[in-house]
Amino acid sequence: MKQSLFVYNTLTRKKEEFTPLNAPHVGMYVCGPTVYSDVHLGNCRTYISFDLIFRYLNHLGYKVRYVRNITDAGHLEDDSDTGEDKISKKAKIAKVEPMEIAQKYTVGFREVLGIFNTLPPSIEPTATGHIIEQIELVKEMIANGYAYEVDGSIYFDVEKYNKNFDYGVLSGRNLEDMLNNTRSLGGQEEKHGKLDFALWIKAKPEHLMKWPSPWGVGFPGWHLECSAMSHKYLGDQFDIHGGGLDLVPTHHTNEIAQNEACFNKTPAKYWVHTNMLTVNGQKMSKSLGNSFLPHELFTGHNAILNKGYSPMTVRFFMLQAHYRSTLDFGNEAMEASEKGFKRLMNAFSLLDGLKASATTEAEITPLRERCYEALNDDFNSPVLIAELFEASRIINSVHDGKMAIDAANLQQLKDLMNDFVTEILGLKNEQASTDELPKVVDFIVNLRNEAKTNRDYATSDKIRDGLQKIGIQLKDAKEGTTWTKI
RNA sequence: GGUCAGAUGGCCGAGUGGCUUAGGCACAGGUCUGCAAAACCUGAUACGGCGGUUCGAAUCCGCUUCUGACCUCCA
Repeated sequence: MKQSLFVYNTLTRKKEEFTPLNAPHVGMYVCGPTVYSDVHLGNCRTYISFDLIFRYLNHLGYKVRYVRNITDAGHLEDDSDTGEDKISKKAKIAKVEPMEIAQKYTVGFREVLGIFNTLPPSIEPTATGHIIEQIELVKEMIANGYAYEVDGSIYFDVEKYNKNFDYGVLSGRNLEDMLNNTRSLGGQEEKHGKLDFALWIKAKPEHLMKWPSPWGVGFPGWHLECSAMSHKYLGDQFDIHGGGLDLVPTHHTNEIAQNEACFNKTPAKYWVHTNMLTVNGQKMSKSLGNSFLPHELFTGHNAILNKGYSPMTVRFFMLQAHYRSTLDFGNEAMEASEKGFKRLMNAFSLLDGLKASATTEAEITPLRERCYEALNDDFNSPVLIAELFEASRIINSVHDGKMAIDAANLQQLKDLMNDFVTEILGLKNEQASTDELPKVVDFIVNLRNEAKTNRDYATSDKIRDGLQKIGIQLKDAKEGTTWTKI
């Protein structure tokens, strides 16, 4: 019935058939945010993409354990031993407890993702909650000979690791190139090799976030928390490991090295990476200053924006591009998505009022097949959406009495829209109307119809134009007048 | 500089060795309508450049130009 799912694996640079290690269970780990500032729209794109993947795997009947971490410690400013914990740094500036910073941005992160209608992960573990597990991994790496101590800090020996493993498996680079092309950074005198990275960093006395360890008081390096938490909750090996494309060369490369060095096993079978959101062709990032926050997008309060766009419009906009392509943000594109999304939602809302006929001119089964085909081809949401516009066309035609559909196909059509629009794409109608509004509008529409019957078009047009200005659009049809919020 | 991606019609954005076209938005014509809107139907505009492979390439290969990402924190 359903064809098999193919997933693009960064490890092999090919689309591969998805076969879980322990079906029907699927383990998926996605690198979450470092909570030291607000999430911007580019971050959101990644989590919306994985939300689609999570939702589709669930739809297929898999029992998915979706782990997405919160990095609330250990994220270095740079990879030298003078590096400072990002959370800790921000806390000093703001004169608050580090955990206050982490809490603030964790709450903000969840709030924003909720607004985008993403499902919460199964487990959302924090780095600070897994210091012991991280220390255990460091011990293991030292015992296995892949890590060394220098004055209370522990580093990972990349060149030694590369003798037994392939450090560049994921990025496709070889060690020699990396060694030749890495820019030399300051403050690295403690490291044996220029690619070596910190696993545990000795804390200076004034450092705020620190924990005791066998090597003295310190804090964990970035990368380590993901190895510790993915291992704890998903085991030596799990199905999917995901994150933004920019994590491939450093974070995920080091994560794989840590896991291999500890357990002699590659952690994940499929590595899935989402592409960047760009603005005028450039990656949206905090350092470039071209990022903007979700609430700025909703309200339109940002110099790049002509106006605000609703959360579901933004979600729809993102799903209209494939997750592995860069997506360029622009006002024109957003306005196009806004209209397209309304078109889809309008069709969706007509669904319940459709009348079945004895015969049918619409066959829904092949349409459903094509929807599955789209998603099975590496979660191709843009193609799926194209099919859903075909479904919309059918709905509109049936509604206009231009096409007949029988009861069986009508039910299939309803199921199709529910499954793919609501459940899998996670889109919902935002035309939240209060209880009174429909009654009020209906009342006014009746008044207008009286005027129309009396051929008092001046009055009827005045009513229609007035409502239009308020944001309610009337549509006259043979069966009567309908209305939508614009 | 090194490594890796990508260049598709007015815009966004899929796809692909030939089959009938992605799709959305915008545009033009039509149906419907008191007029409009919506909806439906029809239409136009395309695959960066130069070579090569092939019966046939926008799709494969080579070169070239441009853009971006990573190599430093980044989803």
